Amino acid sequence: MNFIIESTVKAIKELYHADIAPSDISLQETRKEFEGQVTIVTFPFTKFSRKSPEQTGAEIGEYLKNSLKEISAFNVIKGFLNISICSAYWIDQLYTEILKDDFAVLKPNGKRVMVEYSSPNTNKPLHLGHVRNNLLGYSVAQILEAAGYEVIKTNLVNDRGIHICKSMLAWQLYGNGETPQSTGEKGDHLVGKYYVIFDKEYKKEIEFLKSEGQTEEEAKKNAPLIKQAQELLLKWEAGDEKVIDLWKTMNTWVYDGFGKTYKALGVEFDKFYYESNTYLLGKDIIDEGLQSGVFFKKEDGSVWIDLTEDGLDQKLVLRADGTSVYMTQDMGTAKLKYDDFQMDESIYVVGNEQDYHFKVLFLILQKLGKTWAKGLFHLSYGMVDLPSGKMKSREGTVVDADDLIAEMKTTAKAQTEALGKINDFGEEEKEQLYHTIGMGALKYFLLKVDPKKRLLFDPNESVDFQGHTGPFIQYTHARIKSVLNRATITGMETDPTELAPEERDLIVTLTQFPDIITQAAIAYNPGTVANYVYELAKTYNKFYHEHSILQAEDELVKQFRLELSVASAKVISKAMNLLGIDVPERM
RNA sequence: GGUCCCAUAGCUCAGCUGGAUAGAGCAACUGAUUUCUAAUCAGUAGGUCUCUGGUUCGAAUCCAGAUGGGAUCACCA
Repeated sequence: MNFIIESTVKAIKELYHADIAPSDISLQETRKEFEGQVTIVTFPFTKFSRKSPEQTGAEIGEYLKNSLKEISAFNVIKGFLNISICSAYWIDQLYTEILKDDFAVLKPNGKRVMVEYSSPNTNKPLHLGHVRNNLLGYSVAQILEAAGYEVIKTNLVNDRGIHICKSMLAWQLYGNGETPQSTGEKGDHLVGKYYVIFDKEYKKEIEFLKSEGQTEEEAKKNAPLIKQAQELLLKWEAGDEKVIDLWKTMNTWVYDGFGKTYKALGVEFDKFYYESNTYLLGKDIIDEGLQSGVFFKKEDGSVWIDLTEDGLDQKLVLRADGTSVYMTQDMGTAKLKYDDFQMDESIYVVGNEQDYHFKVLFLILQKLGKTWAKGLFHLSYGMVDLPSGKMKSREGTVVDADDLIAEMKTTAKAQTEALGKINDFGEEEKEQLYHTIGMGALKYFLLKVDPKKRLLFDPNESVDFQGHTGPFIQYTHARIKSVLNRATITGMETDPTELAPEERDLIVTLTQFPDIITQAAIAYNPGTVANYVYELAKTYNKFYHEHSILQAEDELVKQFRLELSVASAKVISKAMNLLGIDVPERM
């Protein structure tokens, strides 16, 4: 559409002798109720023309129509110049742009970006909150790649610390040597079970101590279980062989379980970092900051940074005993990641409860003069809440990821069977399809909303399969494929005839795809793609309903509609892939 | 208390750097299938865009304030 903007700049120069920048012209889609495809708002030009918005629009419209062969008509309503572009232009767009293999393949921008997501703790299975994180991270990575970045997907696994020791301790005390093999339980669930047991027993001890007259705080500190867990952590840090062995064994169980969940979610990673390797990092940065005066030492030996000038607080970066805190590690890990990959940008997909932490982290790194710090970005997303409130793994009030995935598949199965369209499928093929549809529904449900917004998930109200949903779009794809399977495409191009409105709208929508990718990449928002592909599917369905493809008026029209269908299926499939959603050939 | 995020139809959400009569889906009601997949399409109904001011030819959108909801301000991660 750039040619219209360029001509409008010229029009204003010739008609009103004024220079305006192309960026000052706002070109927008014409609203459905008016004639035309693009609209120019003429209010801003009246100060040059010194005429009414209507008259200005008419003059510019006349100029454009005379100078551009693509423009077939125009009309002016109030301050809006609506332009109709001729069918030949749109048909040309279909054959020379949309149908080409490199359509919506954006040029490499020479930039490398790291997307860190998932980042689970290894003491419990993944829940719905993690699912949102994983889908968001994976989709953003896909979108950035489509937008021309070189993308590195990383997962920083929190595999050490007191929470893991709690699971280990509870397993030692109450586990009777249970293993995933002996119980048939998925490894991460087995370990998570002992995490919950720990919490239950710990609470009992607290109650008991309170009944003996201790305060809540004292009881929490003095309970034997927490003391034992802390001892375990000290032994781990000292490298005690038996403790390390148990830790390794239980983590292996968990990774095995996570691997299955990741596979079911369809997410993957290029590089894993483990906190057991990185938790001691960052101390050299502390020294560096002390020397440069960015940090200061208090009397007790603890190290701090004063951010009050930036509207934040004083923040501890190293304990008095010289051990690191979360911030210390994160500084060190940020540096490690940069040393490994020298990326231009680094995106942390982490919940919004850590907004403050990342604000501080990035600010500290900037103050330390790290040139790469300006490329750091916290992709913050809202929590997933249940009607009953916040999910808490410790208390077992979570929507488990594996359960949810299984449920989605069951629902997909029931819906599909009720329609009875795939009775000729083999068992394996059926299972595959149920998974594709179930995950399509779940992924679309989670990705269509703005990441910033918190999400309320009611487990009793199942995720929809009709309307503005993943399966709706998947269905549109399958439907197109079904038509295409019944026809032969000869590859002959149509004559530039007059397009029906539904055909033209479909091409117009298709041409927007590259822009959508760019927009989604800039905003780190898969929702942009999700809403676009829904719009596209709706537009196709309308076209499909109004026009017969196989029984078209003549062979040329038929071939044209087939090509239009090919293009639509291609864009739908590609857009859905940016969301990490597969589209079936039949359903 | 300080800081950050959110507020649009009964419900779940779109609405790009300000533009026309604020759009979808779900739920409710009506209609379309001897015709390419009806998980579809067409229609009816549903709104003080939380409130108050400001900027502007023009504000759901930008600014200020208020109200409500959430998060955070740990020598936890």
